[in-house]
Amino acid sequence: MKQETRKNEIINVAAKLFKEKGYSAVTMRDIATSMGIKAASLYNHISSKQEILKEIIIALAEEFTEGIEQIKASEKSSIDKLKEIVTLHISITSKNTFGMASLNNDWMHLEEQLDYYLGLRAGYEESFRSILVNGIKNNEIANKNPEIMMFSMLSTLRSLYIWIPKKEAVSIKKLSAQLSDVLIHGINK
Amino acid sequence: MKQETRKNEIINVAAKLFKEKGYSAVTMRDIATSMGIKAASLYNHISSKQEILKEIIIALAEEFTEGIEQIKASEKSSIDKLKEIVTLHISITSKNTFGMASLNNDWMHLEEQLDYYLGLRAGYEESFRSILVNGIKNNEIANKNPEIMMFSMLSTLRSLYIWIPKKEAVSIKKLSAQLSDVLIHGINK
DNA sequence: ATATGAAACTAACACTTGTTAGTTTGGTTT
DNA sequence: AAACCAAACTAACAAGTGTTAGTTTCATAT
Repeated sequence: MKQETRKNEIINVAAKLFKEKGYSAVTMRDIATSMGIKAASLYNHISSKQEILKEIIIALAEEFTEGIEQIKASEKSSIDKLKEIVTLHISITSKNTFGMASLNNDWMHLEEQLDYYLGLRAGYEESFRSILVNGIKNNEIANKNPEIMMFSMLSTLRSLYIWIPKKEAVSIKKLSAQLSDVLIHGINK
Repeated sequence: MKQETRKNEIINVAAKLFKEKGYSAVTMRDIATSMGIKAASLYNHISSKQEILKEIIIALAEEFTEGIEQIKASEKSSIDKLKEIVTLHISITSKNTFGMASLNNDWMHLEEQLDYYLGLRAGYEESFRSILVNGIKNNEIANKNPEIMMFSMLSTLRSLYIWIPKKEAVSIKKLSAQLSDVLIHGINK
């Protein structure tokens, strides 16, 4: 099922270009040229430029949603749940840094699926928030403004797509441990 | 000097639109319509679409560069310097959340000034890094990977433009203190 | 009254955009 | 050999793009 179809090739090439210039600045001719074919030929495999964006973003958004639902439902401590979230982001991002750029920067160009996407995102943030708030209640997490904690962690995790490709083959495990440490314990001595 | 010229109005309106859809997706006709005039009339005040982007981004980038140079040269502790950086970002961002979106997302569409911008950004990051590394040397800052610490802090600070407008008139002072606390001491109990 | 100048306008341009229609190619199956 | 099919092609379209040229408007200064 997870075979490399021609359609998937197009989506991957497009995602790479979208990361460099953004969805709007990439033309169908750009994508075609990158594949060594003509723009019209793309339409044998995909129905529109929109569809390419949708395929990139929705798949990733659903992956995040499933991931956090599972973490939320698990029997771990709040801190361990947050560590799992860090691992989730690092894992998904390192498998698809190009797509993550679109997820972060081009979601507003979704049309049909914009509301669906926004719903997934709101749900994700709600789960994240509930993990934090529970942790505060249990005295596992510092009693600081949860919005600020969430904003700080999520900003960092959402920027991983910029940062991961610059590092030479970081081990997911090691990066995850180091980043969790910084996010959880801060930077002070 | 800092008068509200027609040119500045255009730049501000454009920045707002750029934040919503990105530079490439905004047309000169969009900008004109938002001002209640025709696209051709814009050219009485600006020379090109490019120029609008340049004015938005370069002014902000230079503001950050000046800010961090001053912090770096000051006589404060490393931790206090980092707190000042947090305040710098919050201060600049809350004055111009629209422009900050372009700085973060549309810099790659600079043409003439792309190299200049990249130089400013590299210099900024170098200053940030040196403050961190110095702090580690002085035993003021934890001996963790400075790249990861910088990445985490900068990611959060660079995302402020998304977050600040959602909060109802936060005091810069208060937000700065809370965010510094989270970034420096983390979230654990 | 006349001239000035900022700031709007109309009309048009050359080019690029996403997309469609119909056709050709070349390997695989019948 | 004939039929099939995925995947490429050429040619064209209607709409939208940034931008230019030349003109009009109208308040202010002479």
